[in-house]
Amino acid sequence: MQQKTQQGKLRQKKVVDFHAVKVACKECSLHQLCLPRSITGADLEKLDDIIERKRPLKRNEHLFQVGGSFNSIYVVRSGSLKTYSPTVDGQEQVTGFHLPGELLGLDAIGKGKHPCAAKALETTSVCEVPFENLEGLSQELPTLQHQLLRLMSKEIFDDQELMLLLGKKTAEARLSAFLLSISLRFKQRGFSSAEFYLSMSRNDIANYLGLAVETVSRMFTRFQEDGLIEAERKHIVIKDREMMQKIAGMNECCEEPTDEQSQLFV
Amino acid sequence: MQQKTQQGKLRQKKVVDFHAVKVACKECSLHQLCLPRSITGADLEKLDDIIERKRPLKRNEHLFQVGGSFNSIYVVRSGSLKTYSPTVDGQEQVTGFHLPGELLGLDAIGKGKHPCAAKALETTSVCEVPFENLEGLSQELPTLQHQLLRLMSKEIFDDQELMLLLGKKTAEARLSAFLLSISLRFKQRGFSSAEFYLSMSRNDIANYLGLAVETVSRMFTRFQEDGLIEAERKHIVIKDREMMQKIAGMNECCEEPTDEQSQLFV
DNA sequence: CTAAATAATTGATAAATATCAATTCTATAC
DNA sequence: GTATAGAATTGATATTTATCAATTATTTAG
Repeated sequence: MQQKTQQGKLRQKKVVDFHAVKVACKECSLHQLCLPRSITGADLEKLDDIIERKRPLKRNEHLFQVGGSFNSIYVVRSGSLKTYSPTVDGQEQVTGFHLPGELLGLDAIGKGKHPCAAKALETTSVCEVPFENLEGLSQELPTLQHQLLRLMSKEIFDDQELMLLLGKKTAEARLSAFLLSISLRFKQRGFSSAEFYLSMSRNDIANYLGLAVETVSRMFTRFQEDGLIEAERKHIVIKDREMMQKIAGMNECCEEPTDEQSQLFV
Repeated sequence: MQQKTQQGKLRQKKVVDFHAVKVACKECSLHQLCLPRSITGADLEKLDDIIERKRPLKRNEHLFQVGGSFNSIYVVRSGSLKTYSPTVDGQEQVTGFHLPGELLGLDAIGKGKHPCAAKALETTSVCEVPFENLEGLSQELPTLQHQLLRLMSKEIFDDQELMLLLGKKTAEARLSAFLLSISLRFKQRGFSSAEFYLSMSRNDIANYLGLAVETVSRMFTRFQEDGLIEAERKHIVIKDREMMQKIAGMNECCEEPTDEQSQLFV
């Protein structure tokens, strides 16, 4: 028990790679998931020039607040964040979790204001990409424009996947699909897809999935009893992925892309 | 009763404006909602040149199918469509409704394939915008690139609004928010926001909102009993918008934009 | 215009999830 | 290290919504 907690702490430390903060796009391990994809040489340096690397955020620090004016989009380098919106009844509604390589702020371009707030779930570093500069550079570099449009399209696609989830399913389907989604995203970033640490609380998960915390907790318990997962607090091991996919009621869209698919059509 | 049905039919006819089908972007009433926004003169003609106006779709005809290869994005000129995805259990899950001025296909850019199908809910005409040409032209015209990014951002924003809805609320909150959303979208297109016809079935609404048809039907009945709406089949009159907003648990993001806001930052 | 098919409504019951309450576990501050 | 606050779990109950079944209304096809 004590040991597992130790593991958790060790891993949290490993995630924060302060050396990486100053690394150029060229060297960045997220290169393939990020805007620089398919840009090279002098063009890559132009992009590199407009990107600002901010000091890491501590846990619970905000990257931006609701209603804050939109100037930049952000890419997570390490750590993770949640985005959330206030609701009338003074509650907050979690709208997303953001892992390394994922973008934040794309929903703010239209109105010029952030419709949601972003808060770090752990020590987290991000790259800031001033949007005006990015637009300007995209004007010069067709492949950058294309990649930007692709990433925005992916965001739309991912949101619709989630809508499928929230719209229809039972509590167990929602949680199962959530865990598989996190697993897949870790895998795409070069981490294990079978074993990982959740940086968000059960409360955040419940809120995100539109369930009560108690229900989420009970589902974790049930999944363990049924041998689908091992869960020790935030440490999760996927034991029976196939069954979880069945429970999640997944269609082929949600499954892991083959190498072919993941290359897309750059 | 007979009369109301008549009204319904008349309105359906009015929506289909065959003359409009050949009209250039310059003349199109959706100009301000669409890609041509903030483009004029020779540039507008360039855009106009790449846009194809397709023959109107009949009710239940498909604009594109799931898995179909992505070549173009589409703008609804008149009529309406639903998009939907197949689920494992052979059902379909409705992912969106698309009214005049709204775009379809943005979720397909990333993978190059349509993750959902689009089917006309009534006689419907669309503009087809070949995506390669649009990308090329956006490369030339900064304001077009900007508008394209804005529209994609709006799509992301709208999807997240819906997620807020599906994630948390009760059946009555969902239906109320749905009706208010449709109302607002009609208003933005110059139609009445207090009285309109729903082109989709109760089944589609229920599916979209993640509820059983029976539940939706009961909610319509309850809303009428409580004097919130008048509903005669597909004909809806909003009687107490304020109360509906309360029930929907809306935050300021969902409300009608002021003139200021609706100008955005073009 | 009539018959058949489809869509919508209504009622009764079952199932799922939220809520309330209490307890245990974990992390944090001193 | 201990005390305290916060997070997670578990149980009992209430509420909501889905499901099943039947009826009515509307649209479509001939």
